[in-house]
Amino acid sequence: MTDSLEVNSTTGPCPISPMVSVIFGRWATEVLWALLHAGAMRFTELRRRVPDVTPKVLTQRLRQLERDGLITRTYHREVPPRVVYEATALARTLIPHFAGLERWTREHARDIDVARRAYAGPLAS
Amino acid sequence: MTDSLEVNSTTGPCPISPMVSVIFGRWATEVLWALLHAGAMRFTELRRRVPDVTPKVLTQRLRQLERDGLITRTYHREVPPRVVYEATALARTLIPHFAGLERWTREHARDIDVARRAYAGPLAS
DNA sequence: CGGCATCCGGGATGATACTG
DNA sequence: CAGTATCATCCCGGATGCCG
Repeated sequence: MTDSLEVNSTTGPCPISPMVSVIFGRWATEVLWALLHAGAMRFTELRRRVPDVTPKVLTQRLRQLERDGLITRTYHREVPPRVVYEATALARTLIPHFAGLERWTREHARDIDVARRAYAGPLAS
Repeated sequence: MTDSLEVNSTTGPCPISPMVSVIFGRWATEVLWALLHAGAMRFTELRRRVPDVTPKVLTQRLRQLERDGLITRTYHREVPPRVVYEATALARTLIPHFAGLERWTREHARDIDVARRAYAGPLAS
């Protein structure tokens, strides 16, 4: 058998790249992680749990995650107003994958760190 | 039991976010996917397999992946010159995780698409 | 007070053309 | 073949201000 058959089964562009921008876009993973592990919470608590994110960018990411069906936004018309964000069932299907990546990180983060220190090429930063 | 104990075990910032920028940064996933599934290849073939990436950005990403120990770069001093990129053993440990995300994408990509169409909020694009 | 919009600067990214 | 060089563009981040 030629290897072209093998190649044909993998020629398609990376099948997960469309989801990468949705799930692993900037701050998206941190927000999802917080909502999946600590449950529903308000905007301000989300800011506490996702340090260094500015309110503007956090709002942008929340809108995108809401649009993609990964979180819900519930507005409570009170004084003062209260907005609660919560992970959807769709987002919860990501939990085992996040857990797997957490394990990978624990096992290999050091390898990357070592490689980075040993690197002496043009990107040595 | 109070929920503060539960919270304590998850208060740390998202533990996978440092790796997300390395593995799921722009074009990184596509490049790793190509090298993991089709084996070592040259710069030009990588451009063919990762459509729409410009040579400048592809070079940047390859340098970063090399620095982080996920790929190797082998320069063959010939006429014409030949540079071969290959995934390392460290990168191969990602294969099951990529496979898991591929399955998740197959199972839930449609859900995201439906949510996106049904969304009528400020991000309706 | 909490959530969100606007203006601006900087770094990453993209398009196009050129070089060892 | 395997990248650079240059310029345009976009997204992120900081500061400020509005509005319920």
